[in-house]
Amino acid sequence: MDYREIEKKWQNIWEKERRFEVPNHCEGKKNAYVLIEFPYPSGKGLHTGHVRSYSAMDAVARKKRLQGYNVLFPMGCDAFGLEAERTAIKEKKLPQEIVARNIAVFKEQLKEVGLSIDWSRAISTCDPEYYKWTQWLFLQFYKHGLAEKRFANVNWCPNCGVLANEEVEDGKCCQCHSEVIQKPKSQWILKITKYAERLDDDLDNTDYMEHIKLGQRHWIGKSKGVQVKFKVVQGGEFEIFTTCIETIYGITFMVLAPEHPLIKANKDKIENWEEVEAYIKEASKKSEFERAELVKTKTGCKVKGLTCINPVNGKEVPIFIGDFVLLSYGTGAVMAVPSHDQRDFDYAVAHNIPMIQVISGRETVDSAFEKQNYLGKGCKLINSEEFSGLTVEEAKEKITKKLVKMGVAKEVVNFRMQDWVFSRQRYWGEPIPMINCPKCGWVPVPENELPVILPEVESYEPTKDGESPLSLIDSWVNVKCPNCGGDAKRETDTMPGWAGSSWYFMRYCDPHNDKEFASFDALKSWMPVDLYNGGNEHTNRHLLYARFWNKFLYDIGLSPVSEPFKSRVSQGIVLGSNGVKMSKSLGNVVDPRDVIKEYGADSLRIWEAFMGDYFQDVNWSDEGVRSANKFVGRVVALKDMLTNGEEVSPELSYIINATIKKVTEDIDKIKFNTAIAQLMTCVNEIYKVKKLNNAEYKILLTLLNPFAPHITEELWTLCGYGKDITNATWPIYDESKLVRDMVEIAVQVNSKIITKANIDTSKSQEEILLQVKEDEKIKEILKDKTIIKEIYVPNRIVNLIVK
RNA sequence: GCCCAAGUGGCGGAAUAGGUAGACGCACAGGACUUAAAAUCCUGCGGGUGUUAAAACCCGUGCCGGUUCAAGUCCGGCCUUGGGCACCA
Repeated sequence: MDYREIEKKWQNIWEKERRFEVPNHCEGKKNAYVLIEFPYPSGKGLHTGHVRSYSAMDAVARKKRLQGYNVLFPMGCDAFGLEAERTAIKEKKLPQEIVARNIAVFKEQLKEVGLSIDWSRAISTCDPEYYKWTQWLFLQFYKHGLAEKRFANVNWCPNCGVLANEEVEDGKCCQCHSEVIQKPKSQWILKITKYAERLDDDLDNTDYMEHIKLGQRHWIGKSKGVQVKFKVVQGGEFEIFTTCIETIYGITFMVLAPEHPLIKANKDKIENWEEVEAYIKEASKKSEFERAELVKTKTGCKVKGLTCINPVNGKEVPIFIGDFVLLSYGTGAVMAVPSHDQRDFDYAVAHNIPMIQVISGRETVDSAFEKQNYLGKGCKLINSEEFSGLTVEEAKEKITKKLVKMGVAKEVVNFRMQDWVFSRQRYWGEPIPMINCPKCGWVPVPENELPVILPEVESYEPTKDGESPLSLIDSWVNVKCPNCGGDAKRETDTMPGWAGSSWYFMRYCDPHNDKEFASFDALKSWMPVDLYNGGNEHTNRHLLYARFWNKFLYDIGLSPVSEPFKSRVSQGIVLGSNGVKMSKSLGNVVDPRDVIKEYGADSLRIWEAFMGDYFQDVNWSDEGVRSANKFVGRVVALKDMLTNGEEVSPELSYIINATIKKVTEDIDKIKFNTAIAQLMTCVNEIYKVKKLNNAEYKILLTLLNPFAPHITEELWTLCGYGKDITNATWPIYDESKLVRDMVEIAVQVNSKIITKANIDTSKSQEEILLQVKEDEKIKEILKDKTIIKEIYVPNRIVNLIVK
């Protein structure tokens, strides 16, 4: 049999028949939506990792279809973004050309794998038909006050302009190696923080894998605390946020972010302004990540001449600035309690600042006594006036009450998550559909003028002045104000790569709609996505952004669901055979096309399902594909063992029913490796009796179809079971056939296995215990011993505890 | 530095809810078929001691402790690897 010919034949038939195209409603069928993240169509083409996750979700989709569902399994391309632009620059071509070429290649390759995709719904984020609606959605955010222009820091290279994080290496520009600084720039932002609370709370209504939920929660970073006002002795005030208000009597200094407005405002009162200014300049060179996460020694500088008052006891406290405090998090200022925060402790030691211990439990001479060690342990306050003697938990409440009553504090919930900077000074993205009019300010492009087409240009490389390349195209930039008709200019920033992917799963529901981004009715029939699968690298941000966009649309009545994804799983990476990531330079890249050429797509798919746990990384193995190919051959060879019979025969009934159960459950649990193992066991069992009938073969082919769709379909028609395998129905197992009369159990004495016993499963515990005690070996041991305990775990083990 | 995940034979990996560790596959060895090879089929296969062969015994799920009649699985403390990251005040 030439597998490759058979596979091509069926792929052509599926395409011609439009076999996997689905209507939004199908009489008498329930809908199911299986979604895999759409690929960025890189020039490298499809890799083994794509094949693994796509064929895995294809298996889920195909099984659901055989179970009678109307299944949506769509695919598209995430085509905008930095990577495509960079490839285009390198190849000296237009991104449009590169992307069109890559998409064509991708589609061809995906077809070779034999995926049951509804190609009539294919989309691409860089298609004007698509990004028209991405722009339209942005305008909805704007119209509802969730998009605004605001200053945010960018990585700034004096030669190359604005850089992406990945273009900065060790604080230097990756191209010209100049020092990169953080520079504020006016940017469009989406106010995702308005949704922080709900994005956190509603995770409870999903069944994402636990670590994915945790990732979301950590990113959102909800924390409850108290915001307290501090008066500056020399004039003015500032606020701090703390989750440890119980330590307020332990304050010995305050630290402000170097960019804190209070510093500049009090320039003339600061005695060491030169030193302070130099420190601020130094801090601007570091990214937030460096400032916050990597730098182990906390730097800082005393602000001489400025002090503030601790409201709880009226004590005067010195003020410092330190770059580990970020203006963008909390209030940009912290209270420092060296006795109970290790960072503050280190800082105090370095700057020779005194400490006051306020929570008892252990000495704070060598290190701080931190909250994770004192919370919930009944520790009591000391050195805290009327609160001394209270437990930490009581003090938290009472101190907060006092400060609130004094009018200097409020209880707040703080989020780590920041608003989403949505502007890019890059060419290859959706133009932000806004117009700046000198009279009217920012005016949205009228919705009926969408899309704002990304103009084709010769030069689209990032500019040195940090503005978008689009700003150089006068004919495009200059427009009339839609409001007053006067001269105005287009926004020249584009959207980030995340934009198009934040809503593509909704477009699949209604991909050709030219009136709406997707009709409510179409969304209602498919959303929420039943199973969403994607890479681990997207489980934080993409997932959060997509949930945010959907929630917003839900709020304005355009999405029928408050959470877009019922469940979310993420697969492991396919590593090279040497256990490290596949890469050209290491020479360990496996091209799925080569594998398909040699062994066929079915073998590749089976092997990728079988190679290991879907959620874990696995190493590629050439021998492995061969084993899958061998298995396919064994299944094909079964057709020569066929005998007549339309019912499952007694000799195979156990293994057949056990296989139906295991494969059905394992596909639901996404445990493909054990599903394949069970199918192999089943085939091995059939080889032992060397015959099977049509009923048994039909079941086997149906169970294997999700993994090996081509060969099973070929055998199905070859054996005359029907025109195609789509008319098969997913088998249901007979529980009664799984009950075994006899079973082998282990017999232990004092937890050590002595022997095994075949027991009749219908016998009672007493009978079984009697039986094992009759065993010669057991008898020998029990001869001069007393049984003090007898344990029987049904069908598994007997354990006799003796003395 | 922080967060997440993972460590089981020569190898990839199984093991419901604590109950016979190593399913299934690879590699390897032996046999059948073949003039021969490949392919295919069948058998064996964690390590050690032991035996003509068996039996039997001991060790064994990264390391050290603990809970339990019983631990790959639960608890405490470490070590190593992979992935992510935006000091969280």
